Amino acid sequence: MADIDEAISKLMRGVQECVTEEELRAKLNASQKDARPLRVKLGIDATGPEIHLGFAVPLRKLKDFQDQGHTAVLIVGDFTAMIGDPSGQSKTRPQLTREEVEANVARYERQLFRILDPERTEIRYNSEWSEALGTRGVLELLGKYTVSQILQREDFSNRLDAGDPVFIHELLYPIFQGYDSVAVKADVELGGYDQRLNLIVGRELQRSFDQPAQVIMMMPLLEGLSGGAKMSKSYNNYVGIEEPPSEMFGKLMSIPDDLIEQYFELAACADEAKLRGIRSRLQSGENPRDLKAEMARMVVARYHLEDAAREAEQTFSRVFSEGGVPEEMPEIKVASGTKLVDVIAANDLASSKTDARRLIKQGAVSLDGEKVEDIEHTLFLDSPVVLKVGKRRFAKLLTRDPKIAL
RNA sequence: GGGUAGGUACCCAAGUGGCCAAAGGGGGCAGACUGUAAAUCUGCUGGCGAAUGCCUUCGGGGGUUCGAAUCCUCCCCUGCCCA
Repeated sequence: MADIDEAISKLMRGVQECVTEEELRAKLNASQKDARPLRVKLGIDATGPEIHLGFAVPLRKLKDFQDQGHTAVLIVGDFTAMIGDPSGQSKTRPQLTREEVEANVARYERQLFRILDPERTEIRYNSEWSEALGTRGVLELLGKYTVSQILQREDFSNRLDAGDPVFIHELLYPIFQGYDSVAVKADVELGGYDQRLNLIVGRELQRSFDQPAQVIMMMPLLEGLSGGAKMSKSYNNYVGIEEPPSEMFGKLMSIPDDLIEQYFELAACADEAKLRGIRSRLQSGENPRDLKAEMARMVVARYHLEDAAREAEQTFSRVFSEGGVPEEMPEIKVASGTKLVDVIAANDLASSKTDARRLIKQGAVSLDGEKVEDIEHTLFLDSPVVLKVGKRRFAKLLTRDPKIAL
């Protein structure tokens, strides 16, 4: 049974909490004996089309299971997305339309398979069984859980205490998510630590449907780029796994120093030895910037190529440390006589012309390194010019009309 | 069903007839400083305009008034208490 021990230690690596390890062992044993892969569930809330580094944490754990021959069962929460997961939320989430959910799901798969093995992956939509429940089925399901069980959740009770509205459909979210486990007969369910109650509901519902309860494994939450809150689309503090290398690198460099270790562990997947090294280097007073760069390089290399990571780093140091410009940037063709503010606003370098004027007034706009002072600045280009707006937004301006006499 | 307190910009929140595009805080953006970060300081933070200016915005619709976030009226929504 030595290989089971090894399997477990691999699977338990980086897990914040597992309920329970003994059950996991039993399931692994049974799986081996009957040559039946475990069904490992992970839910996706398709409220946005992008997978970010935070969600990649449980996804990678799922891959660990796949590597041992088990089946990944991904639940696209197209039904529950219409409720909106209230986990950790301080307010009611907007409900998505069917069309929005479908559009998001379409973009998901390609991203998933950057991490997962498609051969051992099953993707299911929870509308498949949730909608089939019917009113009668829903009532039966709801009869298995009590209000106070659900209200144990801190986010609900906080909102209640604060006098904020909590809608009934929100209370049902954990139950529907738990029912997914019943529907797909999950052996194991993964999730972030904030999913704890939802995962436990799954266990209990399976029991009441006379199924063996799933083992649940919770992964630590990766903090967002500015620290504090967890990485999440709704806080816009995330790095998408499909972002271009230099974008990724830049975002990763902007994290506060005290997240360095966490990012090494959860985003760059450094092993224990590496982490020890990082800790001692931090203590020894090594410039945290260099450690961050190392972390960023590791992360970029994970989702792109090694070369791309190196290149991203070079671009970064050229742009920031040396005040230079990146090698590649979007090109914008402008006709002579166009106002600079129009160019800025029309190309998303600022949110409006008024905003563009504000930026110019603040000295945030330059052309080929020359600060622009005049908010009325009009462009007459005879050669390409590099436009810089703020710290990180660049564009190359080209003439639209081939020859313009001065 | 009755009572009562509310609905203000990205969020919280002040404002109860003109001085309100709307205090303050948070967040965000920009500048300085740095290590690119944090902290700190400064500025900006509805849109269009070069600008005196104009347009849109205080839950929604009507109305009163020279003038409404503020008053009246109807409607919608939320909290709390009672039933």
